[in-house]
Amino acid sequence: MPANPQNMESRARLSAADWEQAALDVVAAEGVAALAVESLARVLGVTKGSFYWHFPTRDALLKAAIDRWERRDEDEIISQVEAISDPRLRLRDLFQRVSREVQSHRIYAALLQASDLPLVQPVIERISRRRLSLLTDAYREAGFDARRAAHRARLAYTAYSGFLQLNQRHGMPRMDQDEYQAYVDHVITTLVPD
Amino acid sequence: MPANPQNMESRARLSAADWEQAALDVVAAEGVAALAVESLARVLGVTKGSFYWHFPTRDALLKAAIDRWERRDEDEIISQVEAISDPRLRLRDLFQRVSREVQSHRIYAALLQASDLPLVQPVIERISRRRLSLLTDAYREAGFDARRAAHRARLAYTAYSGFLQLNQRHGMPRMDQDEYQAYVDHVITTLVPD
DNA sequence: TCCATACCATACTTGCGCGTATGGTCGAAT
DNA sequence: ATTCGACCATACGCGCAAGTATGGTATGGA
Repeated sequence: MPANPQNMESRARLSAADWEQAALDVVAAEGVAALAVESLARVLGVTKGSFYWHFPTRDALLKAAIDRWERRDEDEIISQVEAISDPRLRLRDLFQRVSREVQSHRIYAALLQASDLPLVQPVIERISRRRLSLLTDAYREAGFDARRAAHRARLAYTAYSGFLQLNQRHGMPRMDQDEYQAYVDHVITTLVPD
Repeated sequence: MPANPQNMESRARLSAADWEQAALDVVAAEGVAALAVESLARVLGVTKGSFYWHFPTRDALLKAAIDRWERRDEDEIISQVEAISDPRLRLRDLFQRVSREVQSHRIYAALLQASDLPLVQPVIERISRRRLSLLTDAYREAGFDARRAAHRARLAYTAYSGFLQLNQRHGMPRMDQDEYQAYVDHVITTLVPD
């Protein structure tokens, strides 16, 4: 038995998971439209012939990659949210945490941009519902009635995705680190009750 | 001299402006990616041969169409804003007005989705800066200091574009008319000082 | 009347990226 | 040692949309 072939660096043989991870990297860096099998094969040091052994089609890869990301993402979010019982503290922590992991939200931003593709549209819808109900629940626990909780959650979530979108490729004036943190604080004091 | 050939309905000969307007319709309805010269020619009842007389390339059409929209849009915004002197009333009116003209923001939403194209990226940046400084000025006039005004403006603007994005193709649970108006009211009371 | 110009049709070429067909290689199990 | 199957290379076909080449038609002015 070979010594842990999964961790051999730059090994010749690839698995489907390798392709999915590489696909996610491309999506995060250049968007969904930039995901092409030949260029991806070049990145991995192989050719198309390899790809079409692992996946029947390009869309199959994209779907598998997104599913992988969605599972990972959901697990992280859930575990983070379970931690804090006080809803107001939970909301503040959520905002702060999200604000620091901009890197990890690049894929979601890319998917948002490609939400007209029939493959990603249901994904966006699922994620939006989940995150929205997450926020809505927190606001309800914080004392908002159902209506206002839903509205405030929607406002917070649209501000989040709008921020992602406009910061994608310098769509907005850039902020330095201090300015950014000050902005996050402003958002929290504006959208989270004391 | 012919009797006003500009207004002859379904006249055979087209002008560049006709192509630009038709292009804007397509972009508003199906997005930037759906803008193709052959399909557009079919819509106008002609063929490619006509198109390449008016424009050297597809991107040239897209750019001309966007420029046309940008000029029109800017004029409307400016004239609307000049009207109301009280900054708080102006902000409320702005939010209400924008909320009612979702139709007219379809093109901006489409451009946001295509903001990775080098042709539209500078447009998004220009528009963002203009609208952001518009909001920032209003908040400053309303008594915010420079820092908080910039932050609140950014929050409002990202909420706006995030809303556009997530409502594009049912990325979010739909609202009926009353619910929508209630949401707008909530946004106003949350983001505009009394 | 006749021509020049503006506008349009038809028939190509071209490039790109997906997918297919087919054969090759390397490791592991018999 | 042979064989089998997982993995990969090479070469090709194909569809789509952009762009080109070239010729045709209509209209206003000389």
